Amino acid sequence: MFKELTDKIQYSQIEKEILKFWEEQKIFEQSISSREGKPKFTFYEGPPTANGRPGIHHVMARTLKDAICRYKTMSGYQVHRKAGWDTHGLPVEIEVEKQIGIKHKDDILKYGVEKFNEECKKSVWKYKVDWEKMTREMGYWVDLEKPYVTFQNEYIESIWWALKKFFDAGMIYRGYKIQPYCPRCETPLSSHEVALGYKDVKDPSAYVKMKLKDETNTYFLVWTTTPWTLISNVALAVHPEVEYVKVELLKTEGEQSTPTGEFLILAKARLEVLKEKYTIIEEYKGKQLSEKKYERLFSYHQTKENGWYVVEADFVTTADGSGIVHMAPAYGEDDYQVCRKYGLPTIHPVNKSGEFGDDVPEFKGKFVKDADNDILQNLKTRNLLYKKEQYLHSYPHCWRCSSPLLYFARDSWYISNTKYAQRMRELNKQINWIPPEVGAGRFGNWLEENKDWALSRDRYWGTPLPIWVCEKCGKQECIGSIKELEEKANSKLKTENWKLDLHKPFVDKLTFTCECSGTMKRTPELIDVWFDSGAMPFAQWHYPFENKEIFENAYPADFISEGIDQTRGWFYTLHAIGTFLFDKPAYKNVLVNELILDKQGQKMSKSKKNTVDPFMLIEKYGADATRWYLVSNSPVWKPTLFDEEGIADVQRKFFSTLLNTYSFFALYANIDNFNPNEKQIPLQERPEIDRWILSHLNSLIGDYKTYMNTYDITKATRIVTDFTLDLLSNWYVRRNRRRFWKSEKGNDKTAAYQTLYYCLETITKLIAPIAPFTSEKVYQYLTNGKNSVHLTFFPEAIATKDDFHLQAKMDKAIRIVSIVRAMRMKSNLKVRQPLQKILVPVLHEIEKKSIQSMEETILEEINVKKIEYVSTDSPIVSKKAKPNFRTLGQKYGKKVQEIAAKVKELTSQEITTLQKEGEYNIQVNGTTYTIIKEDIEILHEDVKGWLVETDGIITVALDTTLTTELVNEGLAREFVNRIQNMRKDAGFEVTDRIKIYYSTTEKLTQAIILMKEYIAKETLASDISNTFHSGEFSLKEEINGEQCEIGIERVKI
RNA sequence: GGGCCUAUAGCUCAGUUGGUUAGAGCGCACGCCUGAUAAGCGUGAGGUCAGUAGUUCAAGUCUACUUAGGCCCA
Repeated sequence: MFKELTDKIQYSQIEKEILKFWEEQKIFEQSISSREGKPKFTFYEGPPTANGRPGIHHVMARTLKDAICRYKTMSGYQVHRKAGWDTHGLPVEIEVEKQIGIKHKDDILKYGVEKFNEECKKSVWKYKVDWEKMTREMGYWVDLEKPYVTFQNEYIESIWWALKKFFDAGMIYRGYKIQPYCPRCETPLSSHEVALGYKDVKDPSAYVKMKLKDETNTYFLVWTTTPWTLISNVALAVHPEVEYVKVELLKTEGEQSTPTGEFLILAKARLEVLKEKYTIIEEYKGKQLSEKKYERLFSYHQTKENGWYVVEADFVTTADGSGIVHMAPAYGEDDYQVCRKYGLPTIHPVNKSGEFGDDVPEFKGKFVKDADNDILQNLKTRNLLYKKEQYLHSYPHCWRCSSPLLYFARDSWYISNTKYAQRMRELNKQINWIPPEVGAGRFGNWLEENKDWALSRDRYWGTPLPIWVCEKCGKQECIGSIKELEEKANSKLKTENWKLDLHKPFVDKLTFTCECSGTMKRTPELIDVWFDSGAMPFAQWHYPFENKEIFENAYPADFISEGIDQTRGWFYTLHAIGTFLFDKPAYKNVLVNELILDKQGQKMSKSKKNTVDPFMLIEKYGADATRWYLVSNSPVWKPTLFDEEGIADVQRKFFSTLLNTYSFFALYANIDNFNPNEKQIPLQERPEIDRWILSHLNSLIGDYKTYMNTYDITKATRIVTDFTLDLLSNWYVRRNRRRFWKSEKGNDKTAAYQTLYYCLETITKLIAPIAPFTSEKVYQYLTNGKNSVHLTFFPEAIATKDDFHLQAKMDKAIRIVSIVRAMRMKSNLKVRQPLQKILVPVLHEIEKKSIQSMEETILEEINVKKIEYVSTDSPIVSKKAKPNFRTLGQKYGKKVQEIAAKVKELTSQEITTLQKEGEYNIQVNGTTYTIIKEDIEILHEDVKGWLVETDGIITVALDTTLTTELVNEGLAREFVNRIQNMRKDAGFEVTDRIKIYYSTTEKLTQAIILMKEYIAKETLASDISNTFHSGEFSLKEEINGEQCEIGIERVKI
């Protein structure tokens, strides 16, 4: 028996049942174990942080991951899926700070790092329950039992192993990182915090003169909005390709301008900043200025390194300033990077409160911003200030105390990514990015501008940087495993009662003796959490300490998928670490999904209160509808405008149509005891319409796989939807209802069942990756059992020779039907009123045959008795030719318009000649052109004496004559229609036999008597009596204007 | 300031290598059908394909610029 769906479908209820089934039967586990020995498809799960509530965008990302993994499983791959959790980092610390009421970072020391980290460890799991609930309810299959967790000792140990590799290769060094810093709170701010506090402020904008060493009375004109950084100036930067000029300033008195003998150098495009007249003396490209020396403005500091010369930098622009940029590497990221490249010194005379220190006696104790004017005054007295203005710009302020932030150099550890950036770029070319522009554009660009990775963080909760530094001689040593650490720090371990925890503060207690007899202590920093997640390919397996083989067989990943925000995050760190350690990309295919915006296209945020709760959606519409909506609505790599209505639509249109189709099948399959396992009727013995739908189904399977193989899930869902709604439900099922409900059995009926069954079964499989629940349910209904669709394999697409012709034929039939419907509409002739015939002009015998083979379908659909054909050569058909620009344009180029105009004017007769002879000569402006068959398309416009309609390709003429017979038949149909409605209203079974009693006008009575046999057959009536009797159910009706009283009752057999 | 993406019906989206009537769904109006029925079908209204210039016999499609929006970076 097939389960009949009688009640309204409760999608979320079905999903709960399926979840139970999956868990009891361990279907997920089986979907992996049943593929043992099959080729592997490797997937990496990007670890989410479980200290935030999951949102709708997580459902999106996880749907994509799940869909691809399920698809590959059903395609015969073995797909392991290990869950992961990202557990370290600042967000966790901030959450805990809030929780225990800490305002300053230093308070953590007072609170106790051990206690604090203990809290962090707990806090990480704050929303774990929500995450697991979401993962489960949305049907995301991933192994939550054995996840990798970044705070585990084993995970950290693998990271240490990797860091040691970097360290031993000389890829880790100490440098400065320029960070936004609040001098009042005395703490650096994260970029997220900086974004909170931009304000428009006025700052001094000064043009300063810096004297060239080798040229007399010649100065570089330099612009700055932070005069206090001039004390730390070490170089000037120019753009190598920008035009610069040397000008002599002129003194103007009245009309007279005289040279002053003072020369300035600046960008040609910025000459407008000069306040007096000038003469251009010399022009050069920026690169010609390179390495020219100039005199220092301030000489408070002695340095080992050389400085104070011109360097080249691409970031210099001529949008404002003078085109010459002053470099203070301690106070600007760009400055720092460039200066590092040139080996320039770093001068940092400012203390942690933002005041100048002892080494700058003149401004000692002054807050740097307050010193701006003093410094400019100093320069002015030395005649080194060219001019001073006010400059309005947007500048970051502390979101807590609104002090202006300073950009400060802080000690930091770096990884020298730039040393192998070229290799990263090469390997990137091997990665298949979906969409490609993210890989070539956003990611490629990032790699082009690659900078060294600032690895360290001055925080508490994270993976400690495993570098120990000797207090005495400064020697650095990197520890690459727990064993190594324990051996080194052996004596200490025993006394400290060491419990294995690689976090602060425990690791910091472990010290050991240097070769020089000094004490080696760990450098206090942690590493960037992005290194944690980027290390997951090997760290999730505790490689190389364990699972060597597993890791080696699972690198690189075949597939990863995350949001676009991961481009410079996880996608980058995976690539950077993978390239260095294994000289391979970490992933072969990466599917990037864009943001989910609200209905208005606004970004979703908690503050705007426009977020959507995924749990509510799943409960209300079911996970499947939500998943299907998210991937089918718009390509996943474009921003999705989220509209809840859309989910309701998907459910109503797609899912209920599919279930409705199944439900139709089940109803009749049960009546007929259809057994799907009985012998299949050979394809060539099935009716044309069966072969037609199966041929479409085959195309669908092939296209679906093509799309899924190229990760275009959106297109895959769309073609499945189109097939299910338009072809299967609205045409195949509708057209074939009669075959299912007719009482006699036989090959035709069996073929119908087998065809529909196969369509349903196949669709069920195709939707399984995206709609795993509904798919599972329908599959179980169909197979009447406890098998899971997720353990099955996709069917092969087998194209047959006549596929194309079949599809084209049916397409033509559907066109004819729709033309006739339009004509009936216009002539006010109901479909229930039978008509005598239609006339179709055909080009040749082949076209005629092809329509003839569809005749039955067409006639039934439009309720017409027969189709007649007329040759287009017949004088009653008038023809028009439509020029084919594709062929004509190629042949005649510019002449095409004139020729086309002539072609449109061709008469029926001329076209007939062309058709017969294969070519026809036309004259245009005295030139003869030969038009061949391919150059035109023939349209039939009219058939003399008939009601005619055309859609441009097919023309149909309709005979609207109504004979008495036709009218009677029409009345009988109306009568049948009323009886059928009554049967249903009375609640009779589809198979019940009935008796009909009626009384009506003479006209209708005649019609009923004449059509008695037909009526009886249609309504399963054993008797039709023209004396009224109310029976079990009765009513009064008007049928085409005739009053009528009808009663029906069931007959007991 | 730089990079990438987007702009087609009231809304959400299709639109193949350029080819002459730019499509679908939803919504709206009207009608139809009905033993799949809390479905279904048809017809209609609704488009300067963001703008400008160019390439071409021919541009929604290719190029440049402009405008607006989005994301990322500075």
